[in-house]
Amino acid sequence: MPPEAAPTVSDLARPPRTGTRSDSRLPLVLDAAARFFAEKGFGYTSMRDIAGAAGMLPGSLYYYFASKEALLVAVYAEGVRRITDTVLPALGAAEVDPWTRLANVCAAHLAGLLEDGDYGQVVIRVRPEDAPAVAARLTALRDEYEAIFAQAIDALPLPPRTDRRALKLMLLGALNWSQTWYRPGKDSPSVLARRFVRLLRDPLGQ
Amino acid sequence: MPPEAAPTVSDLARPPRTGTRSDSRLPLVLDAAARFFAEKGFGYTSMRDIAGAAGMLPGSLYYYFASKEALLVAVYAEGVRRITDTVLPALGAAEVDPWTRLANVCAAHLAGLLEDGDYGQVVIRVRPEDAPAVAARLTALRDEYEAIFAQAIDALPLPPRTDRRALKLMLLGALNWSQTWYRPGKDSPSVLARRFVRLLRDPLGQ
DNA sequence: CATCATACCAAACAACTGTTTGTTTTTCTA
DNA sequence: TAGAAAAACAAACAGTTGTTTGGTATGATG
Repeated sequence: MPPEAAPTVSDLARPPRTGTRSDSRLPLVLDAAARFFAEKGFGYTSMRDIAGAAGMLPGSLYYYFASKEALLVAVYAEGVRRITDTVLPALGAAEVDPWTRLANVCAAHLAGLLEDGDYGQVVIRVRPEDAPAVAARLTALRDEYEAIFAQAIDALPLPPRTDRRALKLMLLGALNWSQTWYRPGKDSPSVLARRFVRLLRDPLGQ
Repeated sequence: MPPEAAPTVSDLARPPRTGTRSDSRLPLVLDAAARFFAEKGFGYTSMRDIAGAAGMLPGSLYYYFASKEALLVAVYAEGVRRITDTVLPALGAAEVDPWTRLANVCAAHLAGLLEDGDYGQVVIRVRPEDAPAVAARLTALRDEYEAIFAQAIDALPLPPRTDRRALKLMLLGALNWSQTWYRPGKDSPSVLARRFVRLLRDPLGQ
């Protein structure tokens, strides 16, 4: 067996990469799927919903994706990619101090999760177990991102014996759960992020 | 119209309270529903799943509940009741200092959410929007509990200008999200709770 | 013992689900 | 401009969904 490259989104599309036509409605399909998955969840979205929003028939989706779950992987992967692309610049800014950099990373995370469109929301909204056949791939994609996020925490100058893993779980949980209570128009993602980080940094005990 | 009492769980059951027989399988139904809702989610659970686990036929469930969503409300309300019952004692312990009391409340919250059975998990797992017809009631139930939780935070001696609402959202989010990564057998709920509260109380910045 | 609400069964309903199969139209390329 | 590949249609499949309807044992009650 020849060594294979890391699997990408297009591995799940059925026809090989060669020769794509310009009028393909694949982007429409992905956008529609992302919208429905983000708003209604994976299980509550039907292939007919997606096909209808993309202006085609349900069966036609199977030209691009072997199954509904394969379509989810594609959307999910794109979501991770977008959040990563939003967060990486904030993480790379080496000149700012670690705490404000963490705040910026959190702000970017929140933005990609709450405002930057549907793809990012899917990553938080959809539970891997909801698509058993591809659950492992989804989890791997999520872990891949969380490792990036963890870098912002590892860079913090913390007192010795601080549980950095717990700190990551706590912060990431607080951020992700915001999808439950966040309402657009109120506090912006960056405001929320700064507020959360400040609660961690400043001493609340006497 | 005569003034009505606040709606309770049994309002959703079809027959009036008068004359209940002792061999009713209603508890079995609720337990089975809670188990499936907690493990697979609301939308991924069928009435046949629940009926089968309770040893009856799907149609028979409609003797107790007018719809699948009404059944969810019953389970959800019971879940809120159980978590509340677990948390209230920890909240009422007036002798211990506010910070350890908060830790105890969080530990109770986590226990009711991760270990104390399925009812509690349903409250966190199921999103109100998944059952549109009863979404408002579910949200109201959840808010009712969160108000209790908030008392533990209001009692904290915090520096002036501390955003207590943000603190509540952050802590509750971190706790609730633990359903995603928690694995039984590792750190216990009370250990996790103490760890999270300590991260908030102790100064992490220099 | 007669009665009656309780608690369920049995069977079906229409609507919807993901998916397949064969065919047709459209676009790019040689 | 002929041919091939790409992109989609059209129609159906088998299974599952929540729910309804009419009937029937069963236990409590007078």
